[in-house]
Amino acid sequence: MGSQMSEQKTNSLCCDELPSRTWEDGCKIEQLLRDHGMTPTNQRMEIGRVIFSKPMHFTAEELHRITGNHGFQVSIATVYNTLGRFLKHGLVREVIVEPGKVYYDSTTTPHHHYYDVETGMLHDIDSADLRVSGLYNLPPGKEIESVEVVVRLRSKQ
Amino acid sequence: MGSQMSEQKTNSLCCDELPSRTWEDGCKIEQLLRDHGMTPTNQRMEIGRVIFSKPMHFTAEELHRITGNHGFQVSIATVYNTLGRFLKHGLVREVIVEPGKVYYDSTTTPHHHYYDVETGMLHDIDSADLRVSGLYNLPPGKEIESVEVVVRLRSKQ
DNA sequence: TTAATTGCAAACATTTTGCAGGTTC
DNA sequence: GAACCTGCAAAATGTTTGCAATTAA
Repeated sequence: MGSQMSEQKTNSLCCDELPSRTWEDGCKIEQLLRDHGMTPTNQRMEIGRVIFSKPMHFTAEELHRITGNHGFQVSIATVYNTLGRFLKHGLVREVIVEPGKVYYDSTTTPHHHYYDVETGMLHDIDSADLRVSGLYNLPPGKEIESVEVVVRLRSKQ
Repeated sequence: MGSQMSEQKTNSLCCDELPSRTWEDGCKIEQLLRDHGMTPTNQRMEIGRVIFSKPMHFTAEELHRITGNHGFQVSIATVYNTLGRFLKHGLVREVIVEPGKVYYDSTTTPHHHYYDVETGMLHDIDSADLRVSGLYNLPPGKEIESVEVVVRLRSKQ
């Protein structure tokens, strides 16, 4: 399969056909991008190396602040642009817990979140540790895209 | 107890001391506001009559659009201002499901939500119909403020 | 060489704020 | 009359977009 395919062309691999993403060392980011039909530019590789090195939660602004330390500047526009593409390809997840800002999560397997309302910190809750059960009395013709649980935490007293 | 107390003074009733809010007819909105230490102005009464007449989900912009039909104009600044106060007093809930906009919910008892990602519509899920269970391995010193489940829906196929 | 990408700056959408004038008690 | 509230307009915040210059293949 060609490596020059654009994202518009339908011969780029669909997410479902790809092996699920693992925590990559730097060298594999390039292949990860190519597998998803994205040109592996310096900026995308820089972002990928930062966010795919370990599970993390971050805003676009925070990511912008922590990238650029390995020789490649990344503008805030490119951070947004790249996160948008990564999101579309299932490489990151959005977590929406606070008005007016979007958190991203580099773990994409199903899980839930603790949100500390005082510090703004997010922590993962494994799906195995938190069960959601109930009668999903869905409107006709609809199906579930995702079930997201946010447990808001505050300090005792 | 005086009726002129300001919101800052501590002799206004705390939420916990108040009977839980019921679906009010117009006449009771004034008392509801007074009970929470808020001056019952025309604008607040107009907003209260609209959102406490039945359970509803709305954005500030939508609320601004549907108020003002009973003789009292409400500016968008006052809508935001009033929703902020109502939120602080537990008269409405925030529902955060979409980047860049806040939904408000005039039902404040614990419940969860279906969110139709295509139409942007929210629907309540009764707490009795959806059980969340698991080991809450909370960080020390923290307690749960709320558990919020959002079930995202899309059209089949 | 051609198509894709970057990054600046401007545009945008939503929400917050300062303050002069108006309302409530 | 004093305290509080409204609403305009401006500011703040977070995100998106248009486009010229740059980079990848």
